[in-house]
Order: sequence, then C-alpha cells, then structure tokens
Amino acid sequence: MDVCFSVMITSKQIAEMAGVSRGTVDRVINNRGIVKDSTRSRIEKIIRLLNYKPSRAGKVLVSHQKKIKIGCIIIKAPNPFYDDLYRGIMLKVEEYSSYGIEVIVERVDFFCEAQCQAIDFLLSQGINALVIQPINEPPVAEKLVNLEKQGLPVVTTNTDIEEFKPICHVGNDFFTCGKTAANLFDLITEEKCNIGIVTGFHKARSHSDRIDGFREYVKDKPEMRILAIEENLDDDIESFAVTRKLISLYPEMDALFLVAGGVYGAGRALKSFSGRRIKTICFDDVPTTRELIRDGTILAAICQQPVRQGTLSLEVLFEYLIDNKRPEKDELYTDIQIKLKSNLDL
Amino acid sequence: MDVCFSVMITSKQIAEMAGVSRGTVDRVINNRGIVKDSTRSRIEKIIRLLNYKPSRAGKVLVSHQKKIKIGCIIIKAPNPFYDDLYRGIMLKVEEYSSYGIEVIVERVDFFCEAQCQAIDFLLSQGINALVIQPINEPPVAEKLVNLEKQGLPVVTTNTDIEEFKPICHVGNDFFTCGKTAANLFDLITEEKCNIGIVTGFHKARSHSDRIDGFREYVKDKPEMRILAIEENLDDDIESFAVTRKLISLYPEMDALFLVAGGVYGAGRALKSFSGRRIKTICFDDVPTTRELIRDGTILAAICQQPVRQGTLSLEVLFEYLIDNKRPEKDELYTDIQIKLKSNLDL
DNA sequence: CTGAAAGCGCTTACAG
DNA sequence: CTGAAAGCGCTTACAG
Repeated sequence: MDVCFSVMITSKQIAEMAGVSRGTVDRVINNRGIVKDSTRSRIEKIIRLLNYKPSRAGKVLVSHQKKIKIGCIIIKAPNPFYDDLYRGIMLKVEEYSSYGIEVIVERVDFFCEAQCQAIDFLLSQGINALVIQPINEPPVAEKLVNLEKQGLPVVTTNTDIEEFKPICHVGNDFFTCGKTAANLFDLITEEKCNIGIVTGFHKARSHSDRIDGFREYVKDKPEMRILAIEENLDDDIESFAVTRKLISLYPEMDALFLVAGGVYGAGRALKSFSGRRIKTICFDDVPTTRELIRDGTILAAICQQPVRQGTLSLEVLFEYLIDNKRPEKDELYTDIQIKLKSNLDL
Repeated sequence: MDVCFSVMITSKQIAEMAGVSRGTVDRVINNRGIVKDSTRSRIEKIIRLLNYKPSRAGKVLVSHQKKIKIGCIIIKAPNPFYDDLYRGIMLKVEEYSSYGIEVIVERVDFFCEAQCQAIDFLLSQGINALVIQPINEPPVAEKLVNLEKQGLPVVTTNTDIEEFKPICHVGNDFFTCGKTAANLFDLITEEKCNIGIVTGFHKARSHSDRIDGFREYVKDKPEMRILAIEENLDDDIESFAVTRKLISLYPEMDALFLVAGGVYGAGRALKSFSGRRIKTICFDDVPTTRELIRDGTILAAICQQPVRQGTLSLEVLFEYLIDNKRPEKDELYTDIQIKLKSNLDL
C-alpha cells in the first residue's frame, strides 16, 4: 500500500524555525528588499526542506488591496462559435470577481479601428492585464507592442497576430487539425478519394495552416487527390454557390473538406445533389453543424474547445498576476476533438 | 460594442448598507443562528440587488482553521492507465495543500479487503471527505454507506459501485463510448464489416456497457455483423491467444473491437497475421497502445480523460466542503475523445 | 538589514 | 436576536 500525505506549511512556521519575522521570509521568497546572506540561506534551506508553497488564498486576499483589473476583448460576430469563447471567459469572470479581481469584457466588431478603440478604453480604465482575440492588422499589433513595453501582460486567445509576441498564446494547433482531418478522410475512404476543399479566406492564416497540415498528410498518399480549393469568404450564401460549383464541375469528387465557416451553406449544397455521396468533414461544433451531423450530411467535425480557450486565457493571467508565474510554454494548445454523431451530445 | 464590468462586493459593504454587523450578514447567508425577520429580509434584498457572491479566498482562509482532510483511494495496478488518474489527483493535491487542505492519497491493490482496510485507515486519520475508485464488492459498498450515514461525503471516480449512491460519480459514459466505437467502425468500413470482439470480463459492468452501446448502434446496420465475443481477462498473454483464435477461426473477420485491457497482446496477435488486414479500434491512451497506433496496427483509440477524472473528483469535494455546494448532477462524465495517429501527441 | 502592525474577506466563539 | 474581536496566510508600508 502506497500512502502519500500532504500537509500545509505556512510562512509563519518558516519564520519561527528560522528565528526571523514573517516579513523577512517574504523578502526571501519574493526577492524584495535586501536580506543578509546568512539569514537568506538559512531561510531558503528550510523552505526547500519543507517544500513550502505559499498559500494561494492568502495571496489572493492581499491582491484585493491592489484592485487588480483584467481587460478582455473578443470579436462580436453572428457566428455562435464566438459565443462559446465568450462563455468560457465569463465562467472565469464570475469566479475571479468573487476573488476580488475585476474583469472588463468587451465584445467588439470585426474592425481594426473598433479593436484599437477598445484597447484604449480598457487602458483608460486602468487594467493590469489583457486577453485579446486579435484582428491580424498592424495597428492592433502596434498597440499591443506598446502595452507590453509598459509591462502590461497580454495573452492572445483563439487567433494569433503577427508582429507581436504575447506572454502566451492560447489556441489551437491549426496545422495538426488539418492533418487530423486528412487522417480521418484516409480512414473513411480507405485511402482513395478525390477531395474538394472549401476554405474561408486564402489569406487567413488559421485557414491556410489547416490546408497545409492537410497537404502534409496526403503528400505520401497518391490516391488521396485534391481536386480544387475554393474560397467562400466564411459566408453561407457564397459557400452554397462554390460548393455546388465544385460538385458539378467534378463528377469524381467523393470527399469534401470544409476548412472554415459557411458549413451550413455547404451542407445545403450537398443536400441539393441527392444522387451524389460525398463524404464531408468540417470544423467546429455549432448548432447548424450539429444538425448536419445528426442527419448524416456531415460525418465528423473537428473541434477546438473554444470554451476551454476562454477559461485558459484568464487562468494564465491569474497565475501571472497572483503568483508571478509565466506559463511554461508560450503556446498553449487545446485538444483536437473529433465529434461524430454518437459522441456529439455530452 | 458590448461591455461587461464585474466588480467585487464584500460582506462588509453589505453589512454597512444594511446597518448591521458582518456577523449578522454571515448568519443570513449561511443560515446559521436566528435573525429577526425584518433584518433578514433587508439583508437578503441587498444581497440580491448587488448579486453578492462571497469571496472564495476568504472562505478558504477560514477553512484552514478547521483542518480539513480529504482521503483518496485509488487502485494500484501495473496498468499505466491508473497512473493518469493518479496524476490528475496529485495535481489537485498540490494545489489544495497550498490552500491548507490536507489530502491523503492511498494506492491499494485490487482486493476487496485491502480497500476496506484503506477506508478504515483514512477514517482513523480523521478525514472529512473521500474520493474512491471502488472495487465493486458488497463489503466496500457497506463501508461507504456507513460513511455517508455519518455525513461524510463520498465521490466515486472512474468506476462505479452497486448498492451505494455517492454524492457524485465522476467517470465516463461507457455506453456512449461503445456507440462511438461502432460509429467509427461504420465510417471506416463503409457500413460493411465482420467484427470480432475481445472484452476483458463479461461480468465487468464497464466492459459490458461498452458492448451494449456498440450493439445499440449496429442493431440497425444489417451489414455490420458481430462474429464472436471473447474474454481476455485484461491479460496480454490471454489476449494474444484469444485474438489469434478469433482471426484463425473467422477468415471473413475484417474488424476487431478491443473493449478493455490486453491491447498490447491483441496487437501482437494482429501483427502475427501479416496477410490479413483487420481494422482495429480500442480504448484508452497508454504507451503500448500509442505505439500500435503509430505503426498502424490500431487505427483509433477512444479515450476517457483519466487525468481530468482525478482533478474533477477533488474539485467536487472542494466545492462541497468550502462552498457547501453539491454538484449539479450526480454523474459527471468526462469527454469521449477519439485519437488517431495525427492527433495523438498533444 | 529586520521587525511589528495593519489589513485583505470571511467565520468563529464569546459577550451581551 | 445582534455586535465586537480574533484569526486564517499573506503582503505592505512604516519604523528602527
């Protein structure tokens, strides 16, 4: 029988053992102020010996005297995917507000200027840290670079931005997502398929990364052929049109890879060709997609845990502000989940 | 632009506004002691108005005066799956010990008596709550029933036990797991397959639930045929033997469903028939299985997030002890994850 | 270079 | 029925 006990040590105990005050122990632990070398090493030895870890609760309580504020900026758009990210953030907002940490959440339109304004507004509110789902434009990057210069930690969530390095990016490994999609096509078509691809924007990195990952996988599979790639601008009407075009143009097409938005429109297009059987895989779990999976139009969705992305982003900043700890990696990826009809509802 | 502010309210503020002491506010919030009806309703109104939520940090700090102890009993066995559950538990143990909550973790052999002894030991240590991965035997159930009678909350994790109702069971929906396996076979075999099944124990509920879920899915698919079900007693050597037997006995077998342990043994059997191509799906992500997925012997593993099961179990008890809050559901299921070669390493 | 005191938000005896 | 005080573990001025 293996037993493991965990007992709590407090800074008071450390202080008593070292024959000093708690203030001095604090100075050693957090490297503030000057401590005589001999006392410092005596205290450090005891800390190591007892594996002392300061109480989170105590720290949080003190932090309340500092009136910590965290700002969040996420994109406002009719896509219910964004609601999940928002939900994840709000879960933590509630928790943290009970910890005495104020959070200000802004949902802004998909415009560069709107996002810049939101940043300025949050600054005027005196935030100490920022979570942002950034629009990939130079003016936004510039503002973020300035924030970090002022020592204000920034976490980017869900999407990345060039020309700026946050303390941590929380998101999804788009390349591996694309590879996973190809892996799944491989299995469900027994390595032989003629694939049509409908992407959102050629220029959107998240979309092109998924396609790159997909290509990486199929490059060793001569019988998995990519017929064509079309753009749907993440728009359902456009998606309907280009998907129909692909299906008519390529009678041999038996697989459809939906890289981005417009899944509903593509689904409608698929249904309008009732004679054709086209195996389809898409990304992200939104209500209209669920419906298409249930009725068999789409076989699988590859999902990225948007709720988790929201909560994780705030957790990173919490650790940074309260425990003064940077995340271990500068990229934190959520799981790549494959959802079929059977494991859709959980 | 939508903005959402979250500001913290304290019991001190409530007290001031209601013109009472913090003690009285506490009495109202936690229903302890008697409060004059008029003061109570005045305080309650303010609490509702400001949406007051007591500070977690404050509560945790107070709880330290009560010396809370949580006991954990998990099964000790050479299966690395159990190490993941242990790891999940240890993650929270570290966190909670910094909160002043003591946790005692015991890993005990897969024997009814060993588990009963472990329960007695933890009781003698004065635990206030228990997490257990129970062995499904009446003596264990009896002990657990007694604990709950004494008001000691119990959470079962990973596996269930009959004749005892915990405040919450954290685990996996085995039935839906089985359905998902069948769904995946459906996709990768284009609805036509002759399936051999190798289970662990016919009597183990988790194993038979998976098979029931599987059957539920294939019952509408006349071309997905189950050829036979064999037991491998979760043992690799036995697994090797029965898998070989199935493959030789059924030349038409082109799919293999591995329901429980012994995946490595079954993998070796598959490799020994190099001429046959048998599509194989199994459960759980352990090192030997990863190897078989990488080399293509196994196409997919359906996984149950054992680490998450460990952390979640302790989180439930934490909420119960600190916030006096029961979990919303009495069954908390972790996600059903499908892992292929491409999304195995994350 | 170091210590004593006050305070973060909550609950727990105790006093009235 | 209600209030004042002490204390949980930590950090922050302030004093020496």
